[in-house]
Amino acid sequence: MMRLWSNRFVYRRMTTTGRRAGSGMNIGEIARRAGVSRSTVSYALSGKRQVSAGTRKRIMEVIDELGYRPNASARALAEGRTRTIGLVIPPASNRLTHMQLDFVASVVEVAAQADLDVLLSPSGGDHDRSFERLVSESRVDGVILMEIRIEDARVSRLRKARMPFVGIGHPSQDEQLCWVDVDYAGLIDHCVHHLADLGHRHVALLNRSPELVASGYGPGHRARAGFMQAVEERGLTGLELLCGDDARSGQECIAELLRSHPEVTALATVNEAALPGVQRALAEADRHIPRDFSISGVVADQWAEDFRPALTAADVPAATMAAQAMSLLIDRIKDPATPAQHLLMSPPITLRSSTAAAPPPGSADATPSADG
Amino acid sequence: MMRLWSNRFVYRRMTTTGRRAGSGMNIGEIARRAGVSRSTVSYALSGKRQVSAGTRKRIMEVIDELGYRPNASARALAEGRTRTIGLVIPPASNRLTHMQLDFVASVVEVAAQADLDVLLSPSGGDHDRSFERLVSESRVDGVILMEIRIEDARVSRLRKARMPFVGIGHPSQDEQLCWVDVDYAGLIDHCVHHLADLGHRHVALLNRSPELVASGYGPGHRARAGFMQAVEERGLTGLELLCGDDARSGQECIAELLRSHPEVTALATVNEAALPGVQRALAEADRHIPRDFSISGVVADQWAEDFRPALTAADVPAATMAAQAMSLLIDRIKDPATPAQHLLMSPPITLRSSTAAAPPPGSADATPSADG
DNA sequence: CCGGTTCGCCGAACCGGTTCGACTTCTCCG
DNA sequence: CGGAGAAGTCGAACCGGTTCGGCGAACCGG
Repeated sequence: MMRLWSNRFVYRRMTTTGRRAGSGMNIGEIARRAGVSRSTVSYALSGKRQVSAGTRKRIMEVIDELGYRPNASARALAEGRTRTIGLVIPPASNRLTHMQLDFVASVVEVAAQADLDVLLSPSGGDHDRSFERLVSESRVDGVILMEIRIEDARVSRLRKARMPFVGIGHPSQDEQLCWVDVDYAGLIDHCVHHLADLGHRHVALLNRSPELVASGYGPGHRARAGFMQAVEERGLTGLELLCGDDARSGQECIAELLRSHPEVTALATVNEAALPGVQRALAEADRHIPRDFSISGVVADQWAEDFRPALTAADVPAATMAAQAMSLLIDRIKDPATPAQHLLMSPPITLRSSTAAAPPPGSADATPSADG
Repeated sequence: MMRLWSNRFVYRRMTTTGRRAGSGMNIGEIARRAGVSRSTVSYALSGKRQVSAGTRKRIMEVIDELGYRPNASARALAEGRTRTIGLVIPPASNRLTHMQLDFVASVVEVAAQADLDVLLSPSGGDHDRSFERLVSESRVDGVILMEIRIEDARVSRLRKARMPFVGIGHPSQDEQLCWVDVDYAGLIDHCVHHLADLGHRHVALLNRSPELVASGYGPGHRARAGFMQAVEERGLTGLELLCGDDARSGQECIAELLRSHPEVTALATVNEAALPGVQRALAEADRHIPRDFSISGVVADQWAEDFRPALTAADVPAATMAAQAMSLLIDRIKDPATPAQHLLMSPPITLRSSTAAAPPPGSADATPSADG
């Protein structure tokens, strides 16, 4: 069991001939060239202790000359934080909606302003390894979790790992969860009231796909709830359409609606991707917007403006939501004990040109009769 | 100058009561509980040296029990690589096209399969700090650079930092650069030949926005080149339209085209985002697709299928491109001396329903006369 | 029974930063 | 002139991994 230690220095590696040759550009090299110690360079850069003006100037000159930037991994290891946040997005297979894309872009933008990097992780589907790496290998300081389901395994996983996070969307009832969401229920309710005010008595809700809603997708459920509430309050006849997230499904869905329920004169939608199809179906049935048929809903502003005629709709404020979520997250990273906050955003409905007074009773029935 | 060393052990920090309490979950803790040294745990995990079956089993049991995962920053520091790649995207202000989005999603997907993480960095615009962090702080092992311009400062920056990277798109002539691109010139040439074969004599190219093309945007320039070549080869009359990347611009652009050049009966497009507008403008002018007007071009397959009628077009194979780019990048990370490769992808043109034989001469002129 | 190999494990150096205690020097004040 | 206090710097420990040289024991053939 005895070991011979007399030769220990013989085997000591020389500092100057490390394992990797590397670029030799590290804080030690800067220190050497500036004739100070490594800690002094660190303090000159961070300002956490005073460094004399002369010394600082010398150090900065060396740094500028060599274009030195501290190594992110080493810094993360020492500081215990990565200056990176994780953005968990729905898997690419389920095509992202424009609203979601706006949101991703905004998060990256806002993060860049706060000098944070963003690590992207698709989750759901089969590749949860990426998500697992994020939470358990300390790759990020916090996480923004998109598209939270009513029951969501990832939420409990993040909690177990004590990883600060903010959700986009919110599960059923969970006071401790910190989230930002769009008030789909309130907005759709508002839209339907607007349509009722214009005299529409038979309205439809264009919801997301059957699978999505069945899997507990919050916006789908809440849009439905808001719709039902408003329909009941105003004594309307309401009809819900579950429609795939693409133009073709939209076209089929609306064509079917016009055929089977010609009395419907107005639509509230939360399904942006279906809109081009909605337009085609109405055009083919010779229903003019907004003269014969009104459309309103919750839509990314770009789509609302691109539609012809421009949509009267609640524009989802993706950039604001991203900024809010990031701000909440940064708070929770600083102090994990920060009480959970819930931000339910309720953007105003912008009046554009897709809604008008309901056509006089009977006229709607007459038009599509050519089709039947 | 003399220092008192007799007390050095008095001030030595105890290992068990470190600066941060932390979760105490590190390789040392695993080693302690399994009754082995840290290096043995490391080898048991990496398999880089043999570890006896019994020891390995004991270690793995402890690891599973505690749910241990090695710290990414520490590993990155020690290994000299981050297992992360950077994806440099155009700034969010310039809205991403569907093709680009498909590409981003595919990159994330492919990276996840290779157990790599993806760090997102918007560049261009004012926030180049993010890009700078990426290249100079060793945050990533390699970079995929989207939307390379004919002259691109980021390319030289990456080169100076000796950071392996692969471009999507390619600058004018640069043999050392490694890239993957779509053969816009060849594809548009092919499209125009197809239209010419159908008897069209007056064709237009729907290019991207004037600003984008002016700023040296490769696809714009190459689409133009391919268009001009084919027009010349077939003795056609060609017209180029520079059109903003949105439906409204598309509508205005095509409306103007139909008014001023009613003899044009076919369009080749590289501007997906304008397509809904193209459709509206043609419908308003009572030009039926494909009876009165043919459309072809380079379009993400989803858009091609969503269009009515479905577009005869070259579907950009975003997923394949992403996989190729990633594979190239991984090669260059492994061995930076790998010779640069250039992959010019030329997907087949899928025949759908938006192209047909040119209308007989004269009929095209007659239709829009009602408008004038 | 002995020298050489192989196997399995350990201790220490190292990656490149940050942070803390302590030392030297300089200044100010009684 | 001496002691207190502040300013500026340094050395070393530390973050949590990986990797390398080396050692003891078991195993081998002659």
